Amino acid sequence: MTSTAPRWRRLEPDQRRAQILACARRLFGERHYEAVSTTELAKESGVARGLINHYFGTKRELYLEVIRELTFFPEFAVERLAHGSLQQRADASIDRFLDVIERNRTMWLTTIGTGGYGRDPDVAAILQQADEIAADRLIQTVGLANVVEGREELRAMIRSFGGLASVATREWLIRETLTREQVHTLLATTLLTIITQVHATMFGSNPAI
Amino acid sequence: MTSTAPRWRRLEPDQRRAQILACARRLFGERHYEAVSTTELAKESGVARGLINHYFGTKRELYLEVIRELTFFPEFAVERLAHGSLQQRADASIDRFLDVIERNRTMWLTTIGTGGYGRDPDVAAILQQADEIAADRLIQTVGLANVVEGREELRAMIRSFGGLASVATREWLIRETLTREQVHTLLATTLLTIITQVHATMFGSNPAI
DNA sequence: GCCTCTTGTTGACAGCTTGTCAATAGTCCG
DNA sequence: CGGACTATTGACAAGCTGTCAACAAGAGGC
Repeated sequence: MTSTAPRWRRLEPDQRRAQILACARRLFGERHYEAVSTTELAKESGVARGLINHYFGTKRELYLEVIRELTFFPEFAVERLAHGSLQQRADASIDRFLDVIERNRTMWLTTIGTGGYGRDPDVAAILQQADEIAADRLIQTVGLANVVEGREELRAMIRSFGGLASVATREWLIRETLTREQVHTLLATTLLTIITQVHATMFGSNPAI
Repeated sequence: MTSTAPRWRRLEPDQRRAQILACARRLFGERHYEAVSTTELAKESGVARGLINHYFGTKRELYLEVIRELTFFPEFAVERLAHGSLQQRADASIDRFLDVIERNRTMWLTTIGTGGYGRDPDVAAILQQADEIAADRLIQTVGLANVVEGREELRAMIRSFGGLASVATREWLIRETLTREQVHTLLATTLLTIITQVHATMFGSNPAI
Protein backbone atom coordinates (compact mmCIF):
# COMPACT_ATOMS: atom_id res chain seq x y z
CA MET A 1 0.00 0.00 0.00
CA THR A 2 2.77 2.38 0.80
CA SER A 3 3.78 4.24 -2.30
CA THR A 4 7.17 3.24 -3.55
CA ALA A 5 7.86 6.72 -4.92
CA PRO A 6 10.75 8.18 -2.96
CA ARG A 7 9.91 11.30 -1.02
CA TRP A 8 13.09 13.00 -2.10
CA ARG A 9 15.77 12.48 -4.67
CA ARG A 10 19.33 11.95 -3.67
CA LEU A 11 21.65 14.18 -5.66
CA GLU A 12 25.37 14.46 -6.10
CA PRO A 13 26.80 16.99 -3.67
CA ASP A 14 27.91 19.21 -6.53
CA GLN A 15 24.46 19.25 -8.05
CA ARG A 16 22.73 20.00 -4.77
CA ARG A 17 25.25 22.71 -3.99
CA ALA A 18 24.70 24.28 -7.37
CA GLN A 19 20.94 24.10 -6.96
CA ILE A 20 21.00 25.85 -3.60
CA LEU A 21 23.50 28.39 -4.88
CA ALA A 22 21.30 29.23 -7.85
CA CYS A 23 18.40 29.81 -5.53
CA ALA A 24 20.47 31.93 -3.18
CA ARG A 25 21.78 33.98 -6.08
CA ARG A 26 18.24 34.78 -7.08
CA LEU A 27 16.89 35.61 -3.62
CA PHE A 28 19.90 37.65 -2.51
CA GLY A 29 19.62 39.51 -5.77
CA GLU A 30 16.03 40.45 -5.03
CA ARG A 31 16.36 41.35 -1.37
CA HIS A 32 19.19 42.17 0.99
CA TYR A 33 20.93 39.77 3.30
CA GLU A 34 18.84 39.89 6.44
CA ALA A 35 15.57 40.01 4.55
CA VAL A 36 16.18 36.50 3.26
CA SER A 37 15.80 33.71 5.81
CA THR A 38 17.32 30.28 5.54
CA THR A 39 13.81 28.90 5.97
CA GLU A 40 12.79 30.61 2.77
CA LEU A 41 15.97 29.61 1.02
CA ALA A 42 15.32 26.00 1.96
CA LYS A 43 11.68 26.03 0.96
CA GLU A 44 12.48 27.67 -2.36
CA SER A 45 15.18 25.11 -3.02
CA GLY A 46 12.78 22.32 -2.04
CA VAL A 47 15.17 21.13 0.61
CA ALA A 48 15.40 20.83 4.37
CA ARG A 49 16.87 23.82 6.12
CA GLY A 50 19.55 21.78 7.73
CA LEU A 51 20.96 20.86 4.37
CA ILE A 52 21.98 24.41 3.73
CA ASN A 53 24.07 24.41 6.86
CA HIS A 54 25.42 21.04 5.88
CA TYR A 55 26.72 22.35 2.57
CA PHE A 56 27.69 25.89 3.41
CA GLY A 57 28.15 25.98 7.16
CA THR A 58 26.31 29.18 7.82
CA LYS A 59 23.98 31.49 5.99
CA ARG A 60 26.76 34.05 5.91
CA GLU A 61 29.11 31.67 4.14
CA LEU A 62 26.45 30.86 1.58
CA TYR A 63 26.08 34.55 0.95
CA LEU A 64 29.80 35.04 0.57
CA GLU A 65 29.87 32.14 -1.84
CA VAL A 66 27.25 33.86 -3.99
CA ILE A 67 29.30 37.02 -4.14
CA ARG A 68 32.48 35.11 -4.83
CA GLU A 69 30.77 33.38 -7.72
CA LEU A 70 29.42 36.61 -9.17
CA THR A 71 32.61 38.60 -8.98
CA PHE A 72 34.69 35.93 -10.53
CA PHE A 73 35.29 36.34 -14.19
CA PRO A 74 37.44 34.14 -16.36
CA GLU A 75 40.60 35.47 -17.94
CA PHE A 76 39.04 36.68 -21.13
CA ALA A 77 41.30 37.28 -24.05
CA VAL A 78 42.98 40.41 -22.81
CA GLU A 79 45.22 40.50 -25.85
CA ARG A 80 42.28 40.74 -28.18
CA LEU A 81 41.79 44.32 -27.09
CA ALA A 82 45.40 45.33 -26.79
CA HIS A 83 45.96 46.93 -30.17
CA GLY A 84 46.50 50.42 -31.52
CA SER A 85 47.29 53.61 -29.71
CA LEU A 86 46.83 54.18 -26.02
CA GLN A 87 43.63 56.03 -26.81
CA GLN A 88 42.31 53.13 -28.85
CA ARG A 89 43.16 50.57 -26.23
CA ALA A 90 41.51 52.64 -23.52
CA ASP A 91 38.42 53.00 -25.67
CA ALA A 92 38.27 49.28 -26.33
CA SER A 93 38.72 48.40 -22.66
CA ILE A 94 36.00 50.72 -21.56
CA ASP A 95 33.67 49.52 -24.26
CA ARG A 96 34.14 45.98 -23.12
CA PHE A 97 33.64 46.97 -19.49
CA LEU A 98 30.35 48.66 -20.33
CA ASP A 99 29.31 45.76 -22.53
CA VAL A 100 29.78 43.20 -19.80
CA ILE A 101 27.80 45.28 -17.38
CA GLU A 102 25.02 45.96 -19.84
CA ARG A 103 24.70 42.25 -20.43
CA ASN A 104 24.63 41.30 -16.74
CA ARG A 105 22.79 44.41 -15.76
CA THR A 106 20.63 43.09 -12.93
CA MET A 107 23.33 41.03 -11.33
CA TRP A 108 25.79 43.86 -11.45
CA LEU A 109 23.43 46.42 -10.02
CA THR A 110 22.16 44.33 -7.15
CA THR A 111 25.31 42.64 -6.07
CA ILE A 112 28.55 43.92 -7.48
CA GLY A 113 28.13 47.50 -8.57
CA THR A 114 26.49 48.45 -5.34
CA GLY A 115 29.76 50.13 -4.62
CA GLY A 116 30.37 47.06 -2.58
CA TYR A 117 31.90 47.24 0.84
CA GLY A 118 28.78 47.05 2.93
CA ARG A 119 30.16 47.56 6.38
CA ASP A 120 30.98 43.87 6.28
CA PRO A 121 34.66 42.97 6.31
CA ASP A 122 34.21 39.63 4.62
CA VAL A 123 32.17 41.02 1.77
CA ALA A 124 34.58 43.90 1.51
CA ALA A 125 37.49 41.51 1.19
CA ILE A 126 35.89 39.60 -1.66
CA LEU A 127 34.86 42.67 -3.58
CA GLN A 128 38.20 44.27 -3.00
CA GLN A 129 39.91 41.30 -4.53
CA ALA A 130 37.59 41.45 -7.52
CA ASP A 131 38.31 45.14 -8.01
CA GLU A 132 41.98 44.43 -7.77
CA ILE A 133 41.85 41.83 -10.49
CA ALA A 134 39.75 44.06 -12.70
CA ALA A 135 42.23 46.89 -12.28
CA ASP A 136 45.16 44.68 -13.19
CA ARG A 137 43.34 43.44 -16.27
CA LEU A 138 42.77 47.01 -17.34
CA ILE A 139 46.44 47.82 -16.86
CA GLN A 140 47.40 44.85 -18.99
CA THR A 141 44.94 45.70 -21.72
CA VAL A 142 46.05 49.28 -21.87
CA GLY A 143 49.60 48.04 -22.21
CA LEU A 144 51.16 49.24 -18.98
CA ALA A 145 51.86 45.83 -17.54
CA ASN A 146 55.58 46.39 -17.54
CA VAL A 147 55.69 49.74 -15.85
CA VAL A 148 58.19 49.54 -13.03
CA GLU A 149 58.54 53.13 -11.86
CA GLY A 150 55.63 53.83 -9.53
CA ARG A 151 54.01 50.54 -10.34
CA GLU A 152 52.08 50.21 -7.09
CA GLU A 153 50.92 53.79 -7.31
CA LEU A 154 49.65 53.17 -10.81
CA ARG A 155 47.69 50.18 -9.63
CA ALA A 156 46.23 52.18 -6.76
CA MET A 157 45.19 54.95 -9.12
CA ILE A 158 43.57 52.55 -11.52
CA ARG A 159 41.69 50.96 -8.66
CA SER A 160 40.53 54.44 -7.74
CA PHE A 161 39.49 54.89 -11.33
CA GLY A 162 37.32 51.84 -10.76
CA GLY A 163 35.41 53.86 -8.20
CA LEU A 164 34.72 56.50 -10.80
CA ALA A 165 33.62 53.88 -13.29
CA SER A 166 31.33 52.24 -10.78
CA VAL A 167 29.46 55.37 -9.80
CA ALA A 168 29.32 56.66 -13.36
CA THR A 169 27.77 53.37 -14.43
CA ARG A 170 25.13 53.71 -11.76
CA GLU A 171 24.40 57.22 -13.02
CA TRP A 172 23.87 55.71 -16.42
CA LEU A 173 21.83 52.64 -15.52
CA ILE A 174 19.89 53.67 -12.44
CA ARG A 175 19.49 57.42 -12.39
CA GLU A 176 19.78 57.77 -16.15
CA THR A 177 21.48 61.10 -15.84
CA LEU A 178 24.19 60.14 -18.30
CA THR A 179 24.04 58.24 -21.56
CA ARG A 180 26.33 55.37 -22.28
CA GLU A 181 28.27 57.56 -24.68
CA GLN A 182 28.74 60.22 -22.06
CA VAL A 183 29.94 57.67 -19.54
CA HIS A 184 32.33 56.35 -22.14
CA THR A 185 33.75 59.79 -22.82
CA LEU A 186 34.04 60.54 -19.13
CA LEU A 187 35.88 57.31 -18.39
CA ALA A 188 38.13 57.35 -21.43
CA THR A 189 39.20 60.94 -20.94
CA THR A 190 39.77 60.49 -17.24
CA LEU A 191 41.72 57.29 -17.72
CA LEU A 192 44.01 58.97 -20.21
CA THR A 193 44.49 61.89 -17.88
CA ILE A 194 45.45 59.63 -15.02
CA ILE A 195 47.98 57.77 -17.13
CA THR A 196 49.50 60.55 -19.19
CA GLN A 197 49.24 63.43 -16.77
CA VAL A 198 48.96 62.29 -13.18
CA HIS A 199 51.11 59.19 -13.19
CA ALA A 200 53.51 60.28 -15.89
CA THR A 201 54.16 63.57 -14.14
CA MET A 202 54.85 61.86 -10.83
CA PHE A 203 57.11 59.11 -12.10
CA GLY A 204 58.24 60.17 -15.52
CA SER A 205 56.85 58.92 -18.79
CA ASN A 206 56.88 55.24 -19.69
CA PRO A 207 57.50 53.35 -22.90
CA ALA A 208 53.93 52.53 -23.73
CA ILE A 209 52.82 56.11 -24.10
CA MET B 1 15.69 49.33 55.20
CA THR B 2 15.27 49.70 51.49
CA SER B 3 17.89 52.00 50.10
CA THR B 4 16.45 55.26 48.87
CA ALA B 5 19.02 55.46 46.07
CA PRO B 6 17.13 55.20 42.77
CA ARG B 7 18.04 52.21 40.70
CA TRP B 8 18.03 54.22 37.51
CA ARG B 9 18.03 57.85 36.54
CA ARG B 10 15.22 59.35 34.56
CA LEU B 11 16.54 61.41 31.68
CA GLU B 12 15.04 63.77 29.16
CA PRO B 13 14.13 61.86 25.99
CA ASP B 14 16.64 63.87 23.99
CA GLN B 15 19.44 63.03 26.37
CA ARG B 16 18.63 59.34 26.47
CA ARG B 17 18.32 59.26 22.71
CA ALA B 18 21.69 60.92 22.35
CA GLN B 19 23.25 58.54 24.83
CA ILE B 20 22.00 55.47 23.01
CA LEU B 21 22.98 56.95 19.67
CA ALA B 22 26.51 57.60 20.88
CA CYS B 23 26.78 54.02 21.96
CA ALA B 24 25.38 52.73 18.70
CA ARG B 25 27.76 54.91 16.72
CA ARG B 26 30.68 53.35 18.55
CA LEU B 27 29.57 49.73 18.30
CA PHE B 28 28.44 49.91 14.69
CA GLY B 29 31.76 51.54 13.96
CA GLU B 30 33.63 48.60 15.44
CA ARG B 31 31.59 45.76 14.03
CA HIS B 32 29.07 45.33 11.24
CA TYR B 33 25.33 45.44 11.59
CA GLU B 34 24.40 41.87 12.39
CA ALA B 35 27.37 41.36 14.67
CA VAL B 36 25.95 43.90 17.09
CA SER B 37 22.92 42.76 19.09
CA THR B 38 20.40 45.02 20.73
CA THR B 39 21.12 43.19 23.96
CA GLU B 40 24.69 44.36 23.79
CA LEU B 41 23.66 47.84 22.75
CA ALA B 42 21.36 48.04 25.74
CA LYS B 43 23.89 46.68 28.20
CA GLU B 44 26.57 49.03 26.91
CA SER B 45 24.19 51.95 27.22
CA GLY B 46 23.24 50.82 30.70
CA VAL B 47 19.61 50.64 29.68
CA ALA B 48 16.85 48.08 29.25
CA ARG B 49 16.64 46.58 25.81
CA GLY B 50 13.07 47.63 25.40
CA LEU B 51 14.05 51.27 25.66
CA ILE B 52 15.93 51.07 22.41
CA ASN B 53 12.80 49.95 20.63
CA HIS B 54 10.86 52.61 22.45
CA TYR B 55 13.08 55.37 21.09
CA PHE B 56 14.03 54.06 17.68
CA GLY B 57 11.40 51.50 16.78
CA THR B 58 13.69 48.83 15.46
CA LYS B 59 17.37 48.06 15.46
CA ARG B 60 17.41 48.85 11.76
CA GLU B 61 16.04 52.33 12.30
CA LEU B 62 18.61 52.99 14.99
CA TYR B 63 21.27 51.96 12.53
CA LEU B 64 19.89 54.22 9.84
CA GLU B 65 19.80 57.06 12.34
CA VAL B 66 23.49 56.56 13.03
CA ILE B 67 24.32 56.78 9.36
CA ARG B 68 22.08 59.77 8.87
CA GLU B 69 23.85 61.53 11.68
CA LEU B 70 27.29 60.72 10.36
CA THR B 71 26.68 61.74 6.80
CA PHE B 72 25.09 65.01 7.70
CA PHE B 73 27.42 67.95 7.62
CA PRO B 74 26.47 71.53 8.27
CA GLU B 75 26.66 74.11 5.52
CA PHE B 76 30.20 75.19 6.20
CA ALA B 77 31.30 78.48 4.76
CA VAL B 78 31.46 77.43 1.16
CA GLU B 79 32.36 80.94 0.14
CA ARG B 80 35.48 80.88 2.26
CA LEU B 81 37.06 78.55 -0.26
CA ALA B 82 35.66 80.06 -3.42
CA HIS B 83 38.48 82.36 -4.41
CA GLY B 84 41.10 82.50 -7.11
CA SER B 85 41.39 80.53 -10.30
CA LEU B 86 39.55 77.34 -11.05
CA GLN B 87 42.70 75.45 -10.22
CA GLN B 88 43.02 77.18 -6.86
CA ARG B 89 39.41 76.57 -5.95
CA ALA B 90 39.67 72.93 -6.87
CA ASP B 91 42.81 72.61 -4.76
CA ALA B 92 41.15 74.27 -1.80
CA SER B 93 38.05 72.09 -2.05
CA ILE B 94 40.03 68.91 -2.20
CA ASP B 95 42.25 69.99 0.65
CA ARG B 96 39.23 70.63 2.80
CA PHE B 97 37.71 67.30 1.77
CA LEU B 98 40.84 65.44 2.79
CA ASP B 99 41.11 67.47 5.99
CA VAL B 100 37.63 66.56 7.13
CA ILE B 101 38.26 62.91 6.46
CA GLU B 102 41.63 62.89 8.17
CA ARG B 103 40.03 64.41 11.23
CA ASN B 104 37.13 61.93 11.36
CA ARG B 105 39.21 59.11 10.07
CA THR B 106 37.71 56.17 11.95
CA MET B 107 34.14 57.23 11.48
CA TRP B 108 34.62 57.85 7.80
CA LEU B 109 36.35 54.53 7.16
CA THR B 110 33.91 52.36 9.03
CA THR B 111 30.67 53.96 8.08
CA ILE B 112 30.72 56.46 5.27
CA GLY B 113 33.68 55.82 3.05
CA THR B 114 32.96 52.15 2.86
CA GLY B 115 31.82 52.90 -0.61
CA GLY B 116 28.40 52.80 0.92
CA TYR B 117 25.50 51.11 -0.74
CA GLY B 118 25.58 47.80 1.06
CA ARG B 119 22.92 45.82 -0.69
CA ASP B 120 20.51 47.66 1.57
CA PRO B 121 18.11 50.06 -0.11
CA ASP B 122 17.57 52.20 2.96
CA VAL B 123 21.23 52.67 3.64
CA ALA B 124 21.81 53.27 -0.02
CA ALA B 125 19.21 56.01 -0.05
CA ILE B 126 20.79 57.85 2.85
CA LEU B 127 24.31 57.63 1.51
CA GLN B 128 23.15 58.60 -1.94
CA GLN B 129 21.61 61.73 -0.57
CA ALA B 130 24.79 62.55 1.31
CA ASP B 131 26.86 62.08 -1.83
CA GLU B 132 24.49 64.28 -3.71
CA ILE B 133 24.84 67.10 -1.22
CA ALA B 134 28.59 66.76 -1.17
CA ALA B 135 28.72 66.94 -4.94
CA ASP B 136 26.58 70.05 -5.05
CA ARG B 137 28.75 71.70 -2.43
CA LEU B 138 31.79 70.96 -4.53
CA ILE B 139 30.13 72.46 -7.59
CA GLN B 140 29.33 75.58 -5.64
CA THR B 141 32.81 75.91 -4.23
CA VAL B 142 34.42 75.46 -7.57
CA GLY B 143 32.17 78.18 -8.91
CA LEU B 144 30.00 76.28 -11.36
CA ALA B 145 26.74 76.76 -9.51
CA ASN B 146 25.22 78.75 -12.35
CA VAL B 147 26.01 76.41 -15.17
CA VAL B 148 22.83 75.83 -17.15
CA GLU B 149 23.98 73.94 -20.22
CA GLY B 150 24.32 70.28 -19.22
CA ARG B 151 23.73 71.06 -15.61
CA GLU B 152 22.39 67.65 -14.66
CA GLU B 153 25.17 65.93 -16.53
CA LEU B 154 27.71 68.01 -14.66
CA ARG B 155 26.18 67.00 -11.36
CA ALA B 156 26.21 63.36 -12.38
CA MET B 157 29.85 63.55 -13.37
CA ILE B 158 30.82 65.22 -10.13
CA ARG B 159 28.98 62.54 -8.23
CA SER B 160 30.97 60.02 -10.20
CA PHE B 161 34.08 61.93 -9.26
CA GLY B 162 33.01 61.27 -5.69
CA GLY B 163 33.47 57.58 -6.37
CA LEU B 164 37.02 58.22 -7.46
CA ALA B 165 37.67 60.34 -4.38
CA SER B 166 36.23 57.69 -2.11
CA VAL B 167 38.34 54.83 -3.38
CA ALA B 168 41.45 56.97 -3.65
CA THR B 169 41.03 57.97 -0.03
CA ARG B 170 40.80 54.34 0.98
CA GLU B 171 43.99 53.68 -0.94
CA TRP B 172 45.61 56.43 1.09
CA LEU B 173 44.25 55.59 4.55
CA ILE B 174 43.83 51.84 4.53
CA ARG B 175 46.15 50.32 2.00
CA GLU B 176 48.66 53.16 2.18
CA THR B 177 49.54 52.79 -1.45
CA LEU B 178 49.21 56.51 -2.09
CA THR B 179 50.30 59.47 -0.01
CA ARG B 180 47.96 62.30 0.76
CA GLU B 181 49.84 64.48 -1.74
CA GLN B 182 49.43 61.89 -4.46
CA VAL B 183 45.74 61.59 -3.77
CA HIS B 184 45.48 65.33 -3.90
CA THR B 185 47.20 65.51 -7.25
CA LEU B 186 45.10 62.68 -8.62
CA LEU B 187 41.86 64.28 -7.54
CA ALA B 188 42.72 67.84 -8.51
CA THR B 189 43.95 66.88 -11.96
CA THR B 190 41.00 64.61 -12.60
CA LEU B 191 38.50 67.17 -11.41
CA LEU B 192 39.94 69.79 -13.73
CA THR B 193 39.89 67.34 -16.60
CA ILE B 194 36.25 66.53 -16.03
CA ILE B 195 35.29 70.18 -15.92
CA THR B 196 37.47 71.66 -18.64
CA GLN B 197 37.70 68.73 -21.01
CA VAL B 198 34.85 66.30 -20.59
CA HIS B 199 32.01 68.58 -19.67
CA ALA B 200 33.21 71.62 -21.58
CA THR B 201 33.63 69.57 -24.75
CA MET B 202 30.18 68.11 -24.48
CA PHE B 203 28.29 71.27 -23.70
CA GLY B 204 30.59 74.12 -24.63
CA SER B 205 32.67 76.16 -22.26
CA ASN B 206 31.10 78.11 -19.42
CA PRO B 207 31.79 81.52 -17.89
CA ALA B 208 33.60 80.33 -14.79
CA ILE B 209 36.46 78.72 -16.67
C1' DG C 1 16.18 -10.20 -6.50
C1' DC C 2 17.65 -9.29 -1.86
C1' DC C 3 20.69 -7.49 1.52
C1' DT C 4 24.11 -4.25 3.11
C1' DC C 5 26.73 -0.26 3.27
C1' DT C 6 27.49 4.47 2.22
C1' DT C 7 26.04 8.96 2.72
C1' DG C 8 22.75 12.56 1.15
C1' DT C 9 18.92 14.28 3.64
C1' DT C 10 15.64 15.12 7.15
C1' DG C 11 13.32 17.07 11.29
C1' DA C 12 13.34 18.18 15.99
C1' DC C 13 15.91 20.71 19.46
C1' DA C 14 18.35 24.40 22.06
C1' DG C 15 19.90 28.91 22.17
C1' DC C 16 19.71 33.37 20.86
C1' DT C 17 17.48 37.35 18.55
C1' DT C 18 14.05 40.95 18.02
C1' DG C 19 9.67 43.74 18.87
C1' DT C 20 5.61 44.35 22.03
C1' DC C 21 3.30 45.84 26.04
C1' DA C 22 1.50 46.14 30.60
C1' DA C 23 3.47 47.19 34.95
C1' DT C 24 6.80 49.86 37.58
C1' DA C 25 9.07 53.66 39.56
C1' DG C 26 11.70 58.18 39.01
C1' DT C 27 10.68 63.04 39.25
C1' DC C 28 8.21 67.17 38.97
C1' DC C 29 4.49 70.08 40.78
C1' DG C 30 0.64 71.52 43.58
C1' DC D 1 3.52 65.02 51.36
C1' DG D 2 0.62 63.03 47.71
C1' DG D 3 -0.70 62.65 43.03
C1' DA D 4 0.15 62.68 38.20
C1' DC D 5 2.98 62.21 34.32
C1' DT D 6 5.88 59.46 31.74
C1' DA D 7 10.57 57.49 31.26
C1' DT D 8 11.96 52.96 32.02
C1' DT D 9 11.77 48.21 33.00
C1' DG D 10 11.26 43.17 32.42
C1' DA D 11 8.75 39.28 30.97
C1' DC D 12 6.66 37.41 26.87
C1' DA D 13 5.86 35.49 22.14
C1' DA D 14 7.41 34.69 17.70
C1' DG D 15 11.05 33.90 14.68
C1' DC D 16 15.64 32.78 13.19
C1' DT D 17 19.98 30.13 13.15
C1' DG D 18 23.21 26.13 13.80
C1' DT D 19 23.64 21.29 15.56
C1' DC D 20 23.02 16.51 15.41
C1' DA D 21 21.24 11.91 15.74
C1' DA D 22 18.30 9.28 12.98
C1' DC D 23 16.41 8.05 8.51
C1' DA D 24 16.17 6.49 3.83
C1' DA D 25 17.71 6.74 -1.25
C1' DG D 26 20.57 4.53 -4.18
C1' DA D 27 24.70 1.76 -5.51
C1' DG D 28 27.22 -2.42 -5.31
C1' DG D 29 28.12 -7.27 -3.83
C1' DC D 30 26.42 -11.88 -3.55
